[in-house]
Amino acid sequence: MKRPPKAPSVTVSDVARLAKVSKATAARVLGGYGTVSETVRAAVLKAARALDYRPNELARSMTTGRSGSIGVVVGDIENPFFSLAVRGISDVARLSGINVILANSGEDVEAEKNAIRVLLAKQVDGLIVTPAQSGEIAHLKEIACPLALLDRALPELAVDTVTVDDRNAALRATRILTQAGHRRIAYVTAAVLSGDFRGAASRINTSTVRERILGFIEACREAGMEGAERNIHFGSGRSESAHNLMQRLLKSADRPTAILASDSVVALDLFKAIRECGLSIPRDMSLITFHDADWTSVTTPPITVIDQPVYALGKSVAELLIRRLKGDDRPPERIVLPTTIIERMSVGQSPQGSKRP
Amino acid sequence: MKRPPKAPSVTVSDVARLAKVSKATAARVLGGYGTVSETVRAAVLKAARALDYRPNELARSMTTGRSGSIGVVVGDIENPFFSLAVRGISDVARLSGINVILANSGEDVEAEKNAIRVLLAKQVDGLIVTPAQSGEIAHLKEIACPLALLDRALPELAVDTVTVDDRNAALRATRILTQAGHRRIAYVTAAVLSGDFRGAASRINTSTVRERILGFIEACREAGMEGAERNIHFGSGRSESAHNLMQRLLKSADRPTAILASDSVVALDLFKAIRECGLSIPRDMSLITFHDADWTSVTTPPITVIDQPVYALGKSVAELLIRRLKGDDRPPERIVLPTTIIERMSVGQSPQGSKRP
DNA sequence: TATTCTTATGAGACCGGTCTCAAATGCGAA
DNA sequence: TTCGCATTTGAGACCGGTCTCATAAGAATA
Repeated sequence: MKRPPKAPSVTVSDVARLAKVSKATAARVLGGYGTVSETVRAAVLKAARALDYRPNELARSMTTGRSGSIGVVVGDIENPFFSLAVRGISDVARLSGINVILANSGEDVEAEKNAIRVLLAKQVDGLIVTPAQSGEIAHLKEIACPLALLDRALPELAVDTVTVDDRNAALRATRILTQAGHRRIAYVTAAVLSGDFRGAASRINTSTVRERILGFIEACREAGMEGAERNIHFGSGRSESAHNLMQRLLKSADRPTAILASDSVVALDLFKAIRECGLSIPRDMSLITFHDADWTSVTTPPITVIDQPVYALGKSVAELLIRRLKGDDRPPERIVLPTTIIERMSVGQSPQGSKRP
Repeated sequence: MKRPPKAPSVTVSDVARLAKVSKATAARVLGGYGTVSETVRAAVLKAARALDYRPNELARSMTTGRSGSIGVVVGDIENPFFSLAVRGISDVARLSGINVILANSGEDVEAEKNAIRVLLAKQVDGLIVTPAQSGEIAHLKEIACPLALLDRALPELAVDTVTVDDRNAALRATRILTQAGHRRIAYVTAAVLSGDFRGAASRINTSTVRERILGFIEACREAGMEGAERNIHFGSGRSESAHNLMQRLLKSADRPTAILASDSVVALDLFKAIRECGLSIPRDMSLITFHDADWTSVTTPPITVIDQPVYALGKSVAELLIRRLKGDDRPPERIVLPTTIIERMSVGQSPQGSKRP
């Protein structure tokens, strides 16, 4: 590999030489610390301008120990949920003069571990992570710098956490469905299950998903539906396409009349699949999804959604983390942001006499 | 400010001491360079493991001069166009073990300058920028490290550039409209104009926008429509809401029968505004937009779009830049990716006898 | 066995900043 | 006039790596 443009960058020493002062003095004015007389300050500044001096942030970080950047590990930036959250984080970070190094985990623990390792090696001052698996958190526990969790809580990890009231949200959303008479409701998520589900929600590794499912099951019980666990479908869009899932659902013995989708990406696939199967929303199938994605209001019919304050979610974790960076040592905070349900037109009365095909 | 967790990190010297070798030798095995005997290597590795040594990437970067990360400055990550492109960039970067530091410019030149300054101070090895203004590029010219342009070309800047065939895309899209009989077509973009437009496309500071407008005007001319310039509307969603614009358009003397939208965010606003004004697509108003955003296929009617290979756009710039980082010194490449038009149901025949209200 | 060539190791400079500490300077007070 | 104190300044160590260069040990050649 060729030695690329060995940019002979201007250093503090160069400036000092031109300004005829010591390196220490030049560094003082350039770095904005210590005390320097006005005359000397002006001279140094002039020399710096003449030489077009640019500080080397890396060298600075090396001695100070702080890099002025935080690392953010999310599942997938392409998912509008995350890109909006990242936007919230960035906005807050920028205000504090901190910048953000982004990494995708693709919801894979190994990739997550790796990303964290790299970020840590880069000496980020703090880390915001959306943990892919709540089962494997050893790598999170041993993180030495401030850590904050986004969207997913980890009971065993006492760190600042910002989530939404997933359980309650799912509960309320499911109630809307049960109150409309639905008795066969499917819950569909992209999350994959490591191991067997068998209805033991505790086995679910993503806190967000677990909480939602708990809420879902609770609402089902309220409505007198037992065995709602069987109607929970994992890995949509990953291990199985939404279209396949849809066809499987339609052929099944307890063909659902309503679906609760765990995120807007899954919901969009489901929406398309429902159409492709020749079904109509909400006549043949009701649909509610998490995340008020932009498209949900323009479909026919528009979709009833659980509106999560995604931007605020990002903003809050960033604020929490930055406060921590500034030396705050209060006990970890767990903020739970409220969701609201935006009722649109995708929920209909359960078709009363619907017989199995 | 308190001195936060002064994590007394394990250094090469520590490992060397435990392994009873010199710092240089330990550094050789830990850094993976030079030649070391198997016995010593094993001893050092063992010591490193015992101490849980983690390399300090910053210190490494300092001496090597390369930081192993690239900076990406985009207009707005929240726009699905950019988040998809960033995804393409990240994927390629990860494969090369390079990571990405992201910055938002919010399409503001000053913010862009600032972001670049910060990124450069962090010693990024290369930069990918979506320049906000083609008028102000002095700050781009003086960048010392490899630079690549994403989505927007700058004729005066001889650097690797990846764009799409905006002009031709707009031309073809507009033709679809003119061939459907439309003679009053509006072009709507979120880009803001610094100064006065007066039909001089050369005054437009964003190459992408300029090229598209050129294509638009050309197609209008072909169809015998002069003065198409008057139907170009800037700053939608920024200086004026889409709803207001819509109402203004409907009241205007040459009330348009079709709209070409410059990006999917604008298009979504327009779509909603059209509905709110009680109009129907495509009966009262035809609509085509740039970017095959996910929602465009699920609306009623689904929207005809200009499909840009966004992911490939990001992938290509990243590849170009990384090649550059590896020492490639071929003359700058300007890649223009082809677009395709996906015709859906949002274009109708122009209402023949439509009279002005 | 003496000589040359490899290969493995150690000593220490270096990257570009920060920061400690001591010396130099200037000023008011005694 | 002299002393003491506050303020500026300079010298140099340091951060945690990389890397050059010299040396030591071992292998190959003569």
